[in-house]
Amino acid sequence: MEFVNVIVDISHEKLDRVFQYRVPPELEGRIQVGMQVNFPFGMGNRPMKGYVVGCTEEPDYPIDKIKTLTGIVPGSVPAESQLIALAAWMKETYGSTMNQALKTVLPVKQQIRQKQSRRIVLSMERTEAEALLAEFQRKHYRAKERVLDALLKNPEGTLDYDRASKELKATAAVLGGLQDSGVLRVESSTRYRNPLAGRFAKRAQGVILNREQRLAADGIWEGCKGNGPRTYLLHGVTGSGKTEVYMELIGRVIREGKQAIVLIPEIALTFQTVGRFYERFGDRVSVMHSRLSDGERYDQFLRAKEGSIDVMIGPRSALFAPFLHLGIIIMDEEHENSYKSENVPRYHARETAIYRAKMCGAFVVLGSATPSTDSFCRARCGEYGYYRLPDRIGRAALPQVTVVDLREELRAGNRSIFSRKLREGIQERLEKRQQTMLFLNRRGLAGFVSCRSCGKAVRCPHCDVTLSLHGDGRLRCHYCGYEQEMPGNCPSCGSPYISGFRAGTQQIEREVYRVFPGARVLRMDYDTTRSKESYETILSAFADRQADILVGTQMIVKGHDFPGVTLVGVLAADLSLYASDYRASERTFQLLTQAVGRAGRRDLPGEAVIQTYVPEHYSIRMAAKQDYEGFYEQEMLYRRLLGYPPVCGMLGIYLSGQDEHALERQAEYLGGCIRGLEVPGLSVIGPAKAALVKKKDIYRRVIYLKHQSEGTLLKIKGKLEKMTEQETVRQEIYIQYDWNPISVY
DNA sequence: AGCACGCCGACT
DNA sequence: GTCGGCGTGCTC
Repeated sequence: MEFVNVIVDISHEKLDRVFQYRVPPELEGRIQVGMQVNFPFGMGNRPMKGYVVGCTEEPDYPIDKIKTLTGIVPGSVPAESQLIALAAWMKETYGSTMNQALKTVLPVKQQIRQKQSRRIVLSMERTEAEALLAEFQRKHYRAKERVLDALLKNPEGTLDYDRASKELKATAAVLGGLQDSGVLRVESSTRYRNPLAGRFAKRAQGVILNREQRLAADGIWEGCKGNGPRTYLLHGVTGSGKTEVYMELIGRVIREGKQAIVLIPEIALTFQTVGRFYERFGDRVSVMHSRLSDGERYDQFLRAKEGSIDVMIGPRSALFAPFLHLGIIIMDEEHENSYKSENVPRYHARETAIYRAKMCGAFVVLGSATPSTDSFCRARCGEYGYYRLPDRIGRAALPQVTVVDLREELRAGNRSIFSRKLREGIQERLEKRQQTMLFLNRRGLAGFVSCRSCGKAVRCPHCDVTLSLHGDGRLRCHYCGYEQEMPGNCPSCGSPYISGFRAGTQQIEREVYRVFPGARVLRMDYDTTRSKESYETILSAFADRQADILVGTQMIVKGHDFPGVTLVGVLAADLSLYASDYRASERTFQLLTQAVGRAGRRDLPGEAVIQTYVPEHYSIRMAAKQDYEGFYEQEMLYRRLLGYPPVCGMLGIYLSGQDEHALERQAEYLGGCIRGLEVPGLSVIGPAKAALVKKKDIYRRVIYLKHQSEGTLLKIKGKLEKMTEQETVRQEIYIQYDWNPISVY
């Protein structure tokens, strides 16, 4: 470790890259990634601070030009250094450049924006300033003249700092000079706002835990204080009171002077959820979510760094709250796919949370009613601690579930989207003035449009996915937005027998109105919740009983409680089974279990009807029984047989490029190289065309690797990264890595 | 961001 | 000629 890669502690695009320094002998062995160090920088060798992001033996910069570190910044371990070390780990594990990793971990852009919000204020009498302006004109101080002129033209005597430096080309030297001579002063606004302030009131604390909750909270706490595991799985059905356990643990962590991060899937992040934490912990709770403005988000980052926040709640990005003494990370609904990032680095918030906790001696609690197979497997083998909350608090049995075989319905001559059982159920609820939820695991209107003569579906010319028929009669691509009129004849064979195929939420809504005239229906899907607060609006309207039936996709089954709902109908349970990836069964089981769990709360008994073409499938059978362990055993048989995670580690290698032939060649070459490594126990799948062969006119290929040992796969990834560095740049081919992929590429 | 170097107008 | 502001480019 003779040289280190360092990023300079200045936020400016030109400096947003690594610089290499020599490690002096006296610091040999003491340097670690994430540390803050001193070094001479620039022509004047002015002393500068920065962070170590990596080490090398061979620098890629002329050795004679490399300078030497002057020292380690003593004592101070700023919160950023922890995050930078985390970024370095993410880069290694998930595959990305250091810059990409740093950008996901630190709010770089917001930092610049913050500085841009500075104002220049005239700090002398106008008459005096006018005299000075004349003097500048006479002396041909053109930059100073421009600034002062602009200041005087504004009746307030102020200027935006950013505009001054860009439009008026006023350099920092000019503005600094003017400030020193007392002409103006630079003011930066640093008023932080808490986005929650004023919305909730802090209430007296002290929730009394029931026996199971106390057992879990005490068990986790003692395990962490002793030699127990650092990660816990809290397995409890919806409504079993996991949140109270979280809050108890957070309370204890805060009493120790440490901080807490609470991760929640974006879709479940409602004001009710946050409100419960705010009522318990008061003003020292903050929230991060996508609706916050950049400024507000950066404010939260600074407040956390200053130590004026104890609890940060938010989706996966809240994981990077810059707490100095992080004590606990809670991850609610840990099985949710949204915890995996879709952008490079494709990190999983669960693994990243566990690593961050390990770095700073914190512990992790994962909560779910339907744990991911990954977490449950680790809990089984003792890597994670495990606690179960078995009962729904203060209420009765699980809903009564009926599985309806749609093939039978068809044989009986019922071609409607509602089975006889479901139709009767809805009718009964309408008469009793109770509510129904209809769940369709799909978005958009009618799915694909296909030809009954040749069987071909209408596809997007850019992305190679089927186009969706929307309410306005147009076909749209959900990836690139391409659209076209619904054709009268099949584009492949010219046959006129072409039509929409499967039902979407809009069609179901229409069908409900037709079959149940007078019923009040609300629809909730991707399209109706695009505008800002509409998600909340629809949910609260339904909660207020302003509608009898709620039709929707995934989002209606997550999180929310509707006391009036006594019937849940799953219209086509197998839709999610058709997804072409190894997690399809798991996802189906989770969705169905959640959907069924929505029925019958409080004193009213619930009922669920699951419609399917494959009633014998174990995901559907086990979900109907609400039997998690039964599902897990079945699923693990399949995973073991085929060597999928969590039994094996899996690495997706995604190649993309404009030139399909060059891409094909490169993919074959890379596949050959990997096979050539002859790693024992490694299975190489592909190269193959991606599920999405073409996206926005860029072609895509995939290779998948599976191996028992995750470490081996990481090593192979490292080798490939080095190997492909120059070659792919020349060929204009891009390679991404995906560790334990969740979605199909 | 901040520093140095080189350019060019202004003043002795 | 020289003084000093101003713009440009580079920083391991």
